[in-house]
Amino acid sequence: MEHEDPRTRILDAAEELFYGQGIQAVGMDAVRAASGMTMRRLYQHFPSKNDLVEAYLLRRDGRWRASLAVHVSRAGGTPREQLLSVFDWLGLWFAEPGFRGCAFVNSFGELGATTPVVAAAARHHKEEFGGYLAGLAEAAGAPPATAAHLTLLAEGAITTAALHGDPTAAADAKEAARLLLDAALAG
Amino acid sequence: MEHEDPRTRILDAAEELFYGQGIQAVGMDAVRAASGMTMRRLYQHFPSKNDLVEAYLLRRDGRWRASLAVHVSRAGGTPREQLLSVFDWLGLWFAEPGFRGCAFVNSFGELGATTPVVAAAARHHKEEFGGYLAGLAEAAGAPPATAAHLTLLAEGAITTAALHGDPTAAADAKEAARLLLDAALAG
DNA sequence: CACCAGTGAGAACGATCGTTCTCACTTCAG
DNA sequence: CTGAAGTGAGAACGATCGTTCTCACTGGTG
Repeated sequence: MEHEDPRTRILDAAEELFYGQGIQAVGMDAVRAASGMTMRRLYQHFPSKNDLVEAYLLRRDGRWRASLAVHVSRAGGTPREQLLSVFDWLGLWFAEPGFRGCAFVNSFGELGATTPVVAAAARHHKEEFGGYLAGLAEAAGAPPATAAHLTLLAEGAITTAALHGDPTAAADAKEAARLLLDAALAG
Repeated sequence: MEHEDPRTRILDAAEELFYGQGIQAVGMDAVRAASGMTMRRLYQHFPSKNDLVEAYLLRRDGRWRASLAVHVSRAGGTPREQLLSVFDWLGLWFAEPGFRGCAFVNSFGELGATTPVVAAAARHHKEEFGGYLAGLAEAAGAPPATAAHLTLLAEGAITTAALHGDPTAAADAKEAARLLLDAALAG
């Protein structure tokens, strides 16, 4: 993997470090070492740490949502089953080694108050996720309020799984989602 | 308020700064200035920043849960109404000026990976909160699974309200909680 | 060959942080 | 009064960070 695009190598190293340890806890020299770059080349690609942080968040947002969409579309079945498969995907994510919650929630808590770009990236990520769930819910014939409820469940599952280091939050959230969908589609 | 206990003055200043800006973003000199102390006196009461952070989290945990318990107990009514009043209290909290999400989730994302004391405080806070909801749910005749579902809703509402700066997440969560309770108590 | 543009490796710089030290001053005991 | 003990105010210290600079070297061009 050493012949990859330098930008990709830097972002891979930055993502692992930033996500795993927090952004402020990781110095540029650690990113340089982990990516096998020199300082000069690192700063050629990302003129400041802020630029690197922004690129890290943007790339992760795209990849995270694309991975979710792939899983849901492959789940097939009815729209209702697709909607519920979101929580299966969350369960897979929670069980990944090194899972440490939502990168956007974490970076928002750390830098949201002082770095507008981080706050905006976090908001954008959550809005896109909520909008995606709303689309799935509409296809399943559920009202918008139900979509909001499922979004809260997913959000709570992410935080709970991160804090407890326990992926069962995904199954709990899925069960609650099923009950809410039943109630919404029956009424 | 200048004649208050020095320890309280320091913790008040530290809490406002740490919660509002993040822990790493706030230097000890800022805490000193905001509390009207000298460096010497600040370090007399808290020998290191780690000690101050730990005390900040412990005190906030106690006050947060006590405030919730007072609100719920004053809500009176049936156990079911008490359980739902948790979400009313969340709505009040979300609307407070300077609300920026859960201090424990924020500090966990920032320091949880590198500072065990912070990770433990965050876990303890969430466990206590989940246990409290479980007790209310049991009194209301709801099964433990329902308590877990409501905990996820509350957790999700906190994160969502913080990111969007919009307190309506509490009302959404309350509505979902009502539906889940209805389903659980009917079955 | 001479020359130049760019690189690798890492030192250097200025700022900031957590923490400790200095020192003039006060207070009180004898 | 003399001296011991403690304080306020802030400078100082050592570490670390983000960022830039140095310098010897390489590869290609005339």
